[in-house]
Amino acid sequence: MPELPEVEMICRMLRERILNQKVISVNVLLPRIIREGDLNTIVGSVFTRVYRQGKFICFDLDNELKMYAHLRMTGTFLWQDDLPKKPSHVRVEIEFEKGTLLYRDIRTLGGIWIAENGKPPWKKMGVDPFDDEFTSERLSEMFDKRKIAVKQALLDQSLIAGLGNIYSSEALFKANIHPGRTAGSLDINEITRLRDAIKEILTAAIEAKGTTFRDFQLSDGKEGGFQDFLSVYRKEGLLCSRCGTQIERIVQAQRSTYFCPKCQG
DNA sequence: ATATCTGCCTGCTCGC
DNA sequence: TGCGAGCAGGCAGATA
Repeated sequence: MPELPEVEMICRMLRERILNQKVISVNVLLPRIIREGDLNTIVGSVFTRVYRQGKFICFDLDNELKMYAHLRMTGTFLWQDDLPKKPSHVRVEIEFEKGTLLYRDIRTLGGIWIAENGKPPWKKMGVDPFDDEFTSERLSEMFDKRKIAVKQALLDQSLIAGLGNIYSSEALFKANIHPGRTAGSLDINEITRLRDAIKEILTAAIEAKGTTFRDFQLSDGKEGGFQDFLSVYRKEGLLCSRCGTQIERIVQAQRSTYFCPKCQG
């Protein structure tokens, strides 16, 4: 499940592969992946910039068009020439002058938007954890009086952009905060710990080229390495690396949360 | 305004 | 061996 580090890795690959190249042709194998606009309209355009907004990938073209992509659970971009053979579940192909970009998505929850007016597909984008604005003061304002669990607050993309289920659990463990605490109940010391933990976890995950759990793979088909450094995610019943207590799993908002009941008590 | 619930999707794992 | 149930979960949209 691509979260900020995985999306960041894909952005870096895309910059290496498709910048300043003209689109020769497109092939939409599954039409509903194109959520808005017509992919054919990008033929002949040159991609001039690729960047990330939360978990969205944003593409600037050399005209009025903008393209956006969200990978959701199982989406990814692959550079065909880097692969030994063509993968399954390819939903969209974009042929460039120097090769072909594949959009692969097993569960087809992801999507691509072509915006003629440049308008992004998201409603409200929260602060990016690597932005200077991501301070403990800002986090404190976001959480103030909020009654939702802090784990759920971390997943709210209109507050903080880029965290998903894996890194939310990991950050709370690193900050020694119980995931069930209400967001509004955290004091400034806890908020500062959490803010620092989020940045540290995401930085380490990017260094390890992301977490591969089931589906995620890098542009060349290789796997990320951060799954080897996870402390709690998917480790129910295993012993906490810090204190030896069994890791527990709870369900919050229909999603699994993993934590150490002693360290995060 | 905030909080909660549902539907979207496919592949894998588990129990019978 | 086959098969259905349960699960993985990000997000939009609906509802409370």
